[in-house]
Amino acid sequence: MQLINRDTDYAIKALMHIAKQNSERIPVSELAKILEIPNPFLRKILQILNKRGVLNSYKGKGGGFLLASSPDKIFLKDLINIFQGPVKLNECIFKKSICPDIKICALRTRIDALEKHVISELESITLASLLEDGASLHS
Amino acid sequence: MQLINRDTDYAIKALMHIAKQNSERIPVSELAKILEIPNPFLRKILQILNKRGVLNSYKGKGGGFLLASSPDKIFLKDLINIFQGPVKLNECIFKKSICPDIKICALRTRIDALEKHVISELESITLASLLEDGASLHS
DNA sequence: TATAATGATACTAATATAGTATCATTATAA
DNA sequence: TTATAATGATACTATATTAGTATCATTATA
Repeated sequence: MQLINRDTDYAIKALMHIAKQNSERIPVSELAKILEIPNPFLRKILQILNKRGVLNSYKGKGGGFLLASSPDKIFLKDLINIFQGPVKLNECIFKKSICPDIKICALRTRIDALEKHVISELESITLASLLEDGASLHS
Repeated sequence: MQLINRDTDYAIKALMHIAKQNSERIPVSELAKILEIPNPFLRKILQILNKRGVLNSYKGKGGGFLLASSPDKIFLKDLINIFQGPVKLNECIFKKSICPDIKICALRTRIDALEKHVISELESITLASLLEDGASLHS
C-alpha cells in the first residue's frame, strides 16, 4: 500500500529543486541530470504541473520552469491529487456496500474518519515545510 | 490511492459471513454464490486465509471453512498485510532519499507519524467490531 | 467407492504504472 | 533571419500489479 507513487515522488523532488533556484528558470534537461530522472519522463511530469498551475513554463532558448506560486501555497495533497487522483481509502469495499445503513456501519465510520485524518495531514504539508530544517536533495 | 484492494475486500466480506455461521462449516461454493464473487477467485482467497491461520479448512464431503479464532482476534490490519503487504506510506520517496539527515527531514517525520496513526487505527478495527451495530452484508 | 469438498499451482486477462519517441510550436540570440 | 534550445501535445511501448481462470491432486464422508 503506497501513498506516494513515482510521478508524485519525482514531482516533489523537482519542485524542491526549482524552489531553490530563486526565480531562475530551470530547463528539464538540467533537472533531469541533477535528479537522475529520465529526461522525457520528467518532462511529462513538469508539463502536467504546468497545466495544473503549479509551475509556469517558458518556451524557447533560455526557457524552463518556475514555481507558479510560493512554496507555502503548494500542498502535498494537491500533488497527490494531480498524479494519483483523490485519496480514497474505502472505494472498493463500499461499492457493493458491506452494511445496510451507512450511519451505523462501524467500518465505514472508522475508515471515513481515518481518511479525513490522512487528507488533513496531507493538506498541512507544503513544499515550504519540506524545504525547512535543512531538508535537501542529495541524489 | 487505495487502502483496501479487492482481495482484502472479498476477504472481509467472506469472513463476516463465516463469522455469522456459528461453527457451521461453509463451503466456498455457497459463499461465492451469496457474495457474488467468482468461485475460483474466492477459493484462492480462502486458501490463503487458511494458510495464514485466519481460517480453518475441512476437506471432503461436508467440508468447508470456519474461523480459526474469535472475531475480536481478527484485525483489519492483518488482512491488509496478508493480501497487500505492510502498510508503507513512504516507500518510494525515501528510497533515493530526499533529505540528508533522517532526523531533521520534515517530510519523513510527518509521513512516518501519519503511517503510525493509520496502522494503529487498522489495528483497532476487528472483525467483531464490523459485526457490531447491525453491520451486515446485503449483496 | 463415488462424490463433494479443499490443496497446490500454473496460467491468462485486464489494468495501472513507468517510460519512450516524435513532431509541432515558440522565443532568443548570433 | 535563421539556427537553436527550449516546451507543448500526443501517441506509443514496456513492465508490474491486480484480477481472475483452469486443472489436477488430495482427502474425508456417506
